[in-house]
Amino acid sequence: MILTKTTEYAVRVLIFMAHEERGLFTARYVHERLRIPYKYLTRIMTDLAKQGYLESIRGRAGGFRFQKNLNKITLIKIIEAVEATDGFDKCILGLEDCSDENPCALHFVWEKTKKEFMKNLSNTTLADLVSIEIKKF
Amino acid sequence: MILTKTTEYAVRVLIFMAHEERGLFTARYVHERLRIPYKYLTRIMTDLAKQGYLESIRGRAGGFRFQKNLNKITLIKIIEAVEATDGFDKCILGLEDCSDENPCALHFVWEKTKKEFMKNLSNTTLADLVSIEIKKF
DNA sequence: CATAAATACTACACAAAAGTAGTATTTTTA
DNA sequence: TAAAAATACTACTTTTGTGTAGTATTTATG
Ligand code: SF4
Ligand code: SF4
Repeated sequence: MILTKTTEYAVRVLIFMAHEERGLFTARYVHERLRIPYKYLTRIMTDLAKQGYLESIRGRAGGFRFQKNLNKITLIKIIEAVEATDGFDKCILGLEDCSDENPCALHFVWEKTKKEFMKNLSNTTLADLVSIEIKKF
Repeated sequence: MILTKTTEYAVRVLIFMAHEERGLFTARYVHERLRIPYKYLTRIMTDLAKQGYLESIRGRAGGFRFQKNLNKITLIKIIEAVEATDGFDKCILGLEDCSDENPCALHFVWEKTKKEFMKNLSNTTLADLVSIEIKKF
């Protein structure tokens, strides 16, 4: 859980692209490096392009590249762009009328962690992640 | 996300049972109070019984009750008991050979939050949750 | 002993996510 | 201008989680 496979792929692709200096990334190249199912991958990348994160160039010398600055793309934005479910702010129990005054039994166990998690996702941009030395994607 | 529906139900049922003083809980009663699909619920409760969390009494005056002390049942145990996936310790990206020395790009974003979350789930028992005043389950 | 009311079991139906297949379209290049 | 190589689109298949249906088994009680 935590993330759907689709979201996981999207995040991995973008982080990979952010790390590697390269003008254009073809889906085939990303597929070969990340071993994400090719057709599935193209759908995700096309989707990211439609949502303004990537620019897609069609035709023989085509491919994908970033459309926005890396420091403008936060993790939470990526997640929300591809996650099918209605917003990632979903709770551990999906109950109604939630607040500190009307909590479910898990509210105080979960709320703090959730806030921290969401804060991390909101504050971390792809630019932040580039500085980390990574050997796997 | 976060938890599957099945796990959510299991957690809600046990928290509900922990809060209400009552010798025996029939599945029908829990169903009426928590509006969890009846047949689905019986499967989950039967499952929890097989795994040693609940005791099941069959026959006309039957039902379920706790088999262990409430302070012996942690949230993480409940989750692991019913979650289909192989262990809830799953990561945000499901990569191989993970460590601080061989991290993926999200490792340092996720690891801290995850540890905190897991610690909460591991340390919180149903007994801890009983003390909280709850109006919804 | 028969009925009622509970859990236990098995098989199927439905829905959403994940993955696959085939084709259309665009653009470079020989 | 035709072939090659890329993205775009549409539809289908598979898998998994969720939910439903029907029946068997157990046990209290009239
Ligand atoms: S943890 Fe808080 S926000 Fe989530 S369902 Fe419970 S009360 Fe609502
Ligand atoms: S966050 Fe850490 S544990 Fe998770 S996949 Fe990345 S390296 Fe592995």
